[in-house]
Amino acid sequence: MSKSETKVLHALERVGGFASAQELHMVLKRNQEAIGLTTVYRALQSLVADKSVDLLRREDGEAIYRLCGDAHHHHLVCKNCGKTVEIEGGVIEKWAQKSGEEHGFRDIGHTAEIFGICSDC
Amino acid sequence: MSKSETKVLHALERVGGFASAQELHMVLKRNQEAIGLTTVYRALQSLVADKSVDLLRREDGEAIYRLCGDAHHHHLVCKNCGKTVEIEGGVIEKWAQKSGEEHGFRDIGHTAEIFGICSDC
DNA sequence: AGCAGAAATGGAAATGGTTGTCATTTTCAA
DNA sequence: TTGAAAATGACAACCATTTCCATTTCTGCT
Ligand SMILES: [Zn+2]
Ligand SMILES: [Zn+2]
Ligand SMILES: [Zn+2]
Ligand SMILES: [Zn+2]
Repeated sequence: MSKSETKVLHALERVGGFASAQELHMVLKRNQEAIGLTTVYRALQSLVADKSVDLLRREDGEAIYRLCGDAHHHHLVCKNCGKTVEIEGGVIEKWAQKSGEEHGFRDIGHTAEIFGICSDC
Repeated sequence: MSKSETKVLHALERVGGFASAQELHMVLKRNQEAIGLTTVYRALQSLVADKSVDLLRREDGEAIYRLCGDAHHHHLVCKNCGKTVEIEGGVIEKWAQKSGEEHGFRDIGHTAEIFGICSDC
């Protein structure tokens, strides 16, 4: 784990939910542990590759990142405040695999996210 | 329906699956009905607003579009050629609703797509 | 048909997130 | 210590998408 990856992990912890690379860069700046924006992107890349961080996309396509457990899971996200709950997706895994196989696809993957308004909002 | 929207719809019909704005622009060029790239983007915007066209994102965040029915459905998409099958998601609807309710969320929506390589690729 | 205003069009320039380049700095084992 | 390898970061390059704006096309009216 490089020094910059550690810093980015701290920023992700402080943020809690999903945040973009540039937002994380600003968080780090405010916290006297600034690192280069390029380095933030590089750190996020390897954290995602290590499956320490989840990557998904905002509606405009911008990448957002979140600190997550290693096990495969999905998210329930509040559209208002960003509060996020990790969700088990056993049903989804089967549905995706079965649907793909039925149509002769291979190397099957999937995405599935739930969004709504949480009880605090 | 403007002239350019009609042309883009034709291109989407010919393509069948998901394609990016730039790919559709090239398709139109090859077919002697070229229009400006800017106009392709504009046409796609209003077609998506009208819900005549579905929009999703490739892994790198690039937007891809497809002519779709109005009924709610999900997709099985070939990452290589864009070939697409519409998939019933009854299981998913229940999973999303139930998971959201269990955590006290309301106004619950979801996304779910399957990706893979089709038998022709 | 003739005309004015509105809408559509498209090329060029701007935008903005992300990645590539490369010189410099840091790390670390021998 | 010392030299190779990895990490870092400023800057430039990239590329999908949007904005700008001048020109063209459409539409309703006389
Ligand atoms: Zn909330
Ligand atoms: Zn899953
Ligand atoms: Zn295919
Ligand atoms: Zn559904």
